[in-house]
Amino acid sequence: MNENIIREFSDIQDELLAKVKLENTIQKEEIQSIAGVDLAYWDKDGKAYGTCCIVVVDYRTQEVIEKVYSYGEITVPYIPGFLAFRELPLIIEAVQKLTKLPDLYMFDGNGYLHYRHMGIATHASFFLNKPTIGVAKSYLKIKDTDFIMPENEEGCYTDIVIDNEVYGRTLRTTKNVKPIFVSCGNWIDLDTSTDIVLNCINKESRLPVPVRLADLETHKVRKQLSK
DNA sequence: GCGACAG
DNA sequence: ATCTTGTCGC
Repeated sequence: MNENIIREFSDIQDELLAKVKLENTIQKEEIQSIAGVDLAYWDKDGKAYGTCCIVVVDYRTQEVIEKVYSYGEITVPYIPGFLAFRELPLIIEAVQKLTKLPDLYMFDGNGYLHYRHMGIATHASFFLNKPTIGVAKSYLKIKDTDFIMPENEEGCYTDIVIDNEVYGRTLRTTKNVKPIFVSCGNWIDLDTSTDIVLNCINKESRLPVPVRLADLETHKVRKQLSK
């Protein structure tokens, strides 16, 4: 049943993978703004709806520059490994509403840390044409490889190595709080990604500010739209 | 049948 | 992701 869709999606991912470049196309000193992207869902009349919120913040001051959102019916089901196919339509719609495009996008989900290195952060980069970083709150286990818990100190991390290849990084952004999982999206390396994520951490959350704010925003928007 | 499983 | 209150702790 889903076999055909999964085969089709996998082919698309494999095709895009050939164009991934885990090298910086922008130096972090040049970054002015960063966008956080997230979605929230709800049901109505038996149909599934979603809203995508993008919050752009000033990389230095962490102050909000712009907020936009899109919403609509969600037709693609959630299948582990194929999150991008479900969320990309609303993401692209929201991006088109931005007055000024950000220098980089941070996603709520993985990038290179994925079965075929094509998590949503990596996949989406080809439609946004900007560097991207994946930030996941829970671990996606690949090839039965567990992550190594980093030391309980802010900034500590352990690399996630599978078959001798670094897929991503388990990062402790806040002491006494469980770590997050950072991975390259595209056009950026893992050290720079880690650096940027840590620079977006404040006492409010273990998540980087752009992603955290986008998450809060989706809840507000859903509250309005779902009634 | 049972467990896994980003969001 | 979503359904959900209070509660323990810095």
